[in-house]
Amino acid sequence: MTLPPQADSSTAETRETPDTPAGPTPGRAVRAIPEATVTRLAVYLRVLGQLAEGGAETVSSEELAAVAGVNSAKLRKDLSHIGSYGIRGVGYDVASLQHELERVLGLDHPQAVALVGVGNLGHALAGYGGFGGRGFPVTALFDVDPDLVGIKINGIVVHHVRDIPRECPAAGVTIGMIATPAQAAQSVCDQLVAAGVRSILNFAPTVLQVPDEVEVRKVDLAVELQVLAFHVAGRGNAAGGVDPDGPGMSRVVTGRNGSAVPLS
Amino acid sequence: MTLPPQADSSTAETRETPDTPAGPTPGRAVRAIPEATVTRLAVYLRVLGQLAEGGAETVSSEELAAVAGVNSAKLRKDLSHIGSYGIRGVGYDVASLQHELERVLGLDHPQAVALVGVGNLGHALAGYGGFGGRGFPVTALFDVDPDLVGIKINGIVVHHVRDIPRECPAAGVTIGMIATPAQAAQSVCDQLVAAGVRSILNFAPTVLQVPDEVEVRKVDLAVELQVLAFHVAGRGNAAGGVDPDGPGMSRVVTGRNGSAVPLS
DNA sequence: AAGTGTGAACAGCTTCACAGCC
DNA sequence: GGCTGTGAAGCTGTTCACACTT
Repeated sequence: MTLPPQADSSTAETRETPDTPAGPTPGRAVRAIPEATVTRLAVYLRVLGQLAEGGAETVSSEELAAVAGVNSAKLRKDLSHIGSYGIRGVGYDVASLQHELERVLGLDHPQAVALVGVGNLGHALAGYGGFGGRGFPVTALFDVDPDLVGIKINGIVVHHVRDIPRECPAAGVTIGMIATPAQAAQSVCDQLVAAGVRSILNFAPTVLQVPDEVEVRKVDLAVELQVLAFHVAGRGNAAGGVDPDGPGMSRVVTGRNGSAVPLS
Repeated sequence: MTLPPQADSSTAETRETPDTPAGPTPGRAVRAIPEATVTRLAVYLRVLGQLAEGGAETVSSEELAAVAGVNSAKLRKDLSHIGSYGIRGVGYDVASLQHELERVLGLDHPQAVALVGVGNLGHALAGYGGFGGRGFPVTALFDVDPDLVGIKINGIVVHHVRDIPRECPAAGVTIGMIATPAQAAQSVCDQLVAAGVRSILNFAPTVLQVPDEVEVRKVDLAVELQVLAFHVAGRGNAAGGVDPDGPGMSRVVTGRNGSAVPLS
């Protein structure tokens, strides 16, 4: 019964422009891109990068979809949300689609990222230079541990958490990552928000309370494993029936998030 | 154009018992729990643990939902999928609901987890003892780097990847985590599957091809950040309208996965 | 002939609102 | 009175299939 009530987040999970309670979209351009689509756009972008390296100039929705692990109808619908950049009878121009996706995702002017919590996982995240390839320089590190404050990781000094209000605005931080223990997460979150951070990636096993205009995404490894355990236990779909469409390979259940961190 | 085609995973994302193409569920008991619900059950379980520590004996759906960051109707429907364990007029018994969730998630007989790729992030994952609290002992570690093979992390020896066929069955591994560079991931995945692993948590930025009976969940940090960048860029919902339901706090967009890793 | 873009059907998940039980 | 469990309504996201373009 103790425990802080975590906000009645009725409005969660899936949502786009709530805009005015009534009104089918006042007067915008593209009409808002579905959340699920945005996540996949990031995947397509990664795949396009690989294709470009391989020297491809154009791709069909069929090919791109196959490599991205979705079906082609979904891919086409996803891309249709950002406009018509394909050529009928031909496919998509790899380079221009890449640019278009980068633009839509807001990667043209890159974001500065702050990471709070530099022990174990946090340290690994900080050490991984150039997230997923590029675009997200971790520019500020914070912790409370006196043994960690002051050291450099990947050339970046670890500041004390109390300096968030000074350092974050100075570095132009717009995205925060929280990799602290659960107890500290809410307090850290509040400080990031006060410092102007609009988006947070939360690795701590707690539900964060934030003002409406702040977006939180969470990565909870224990939950991931438990969901997998559920399927191992034979609940889920115990290997049961045949897949109506594909013959052999390819059942991927996957959350709804994106990618991964290469390292080693 | 090069690039291995990644399987036409038409059947992806959200899916339960496909069973026979026709037939509204042959003759099973609970009727299959929705994927989205399973993910949240894991969250409820975590929250119940906190409540139990705080000495609570019963919780109402309202309270539990508040702490878990969902609305109470959703929580009740979620719990209804696993049976009727609440008491009308009172709420849920914390301890018995905990046990029930553990049973449904298959945590009563715990799963052995293998981790492949022990550099940077992998090292952090291995070092984090007792995932999210409990239930998932990492019992086998693998890498190809001669400098890493043979060392111990948290008391566990790192084996060479080529020993997967021997070590995994020996340790009874049912869940694999892949934290290798992207190029190595598919090959590692194949070896895990050959060694009998049924569920995989993939941190490498690649879409994995697996047989139908194997489940893959992925965690892609670059994609998470890009989705956040999208919202920072003002696409998404720029802070626009008022939330029809809640007054102040609480817009959490969150992917659809679960928890986090405490550390530091 | 090949392949995109999209309306329309469909499926799954969420929210509502209330009947039923304590 | 309080609170659970659930049919029914509503919404979001997926899949189909085809008109349209090159």
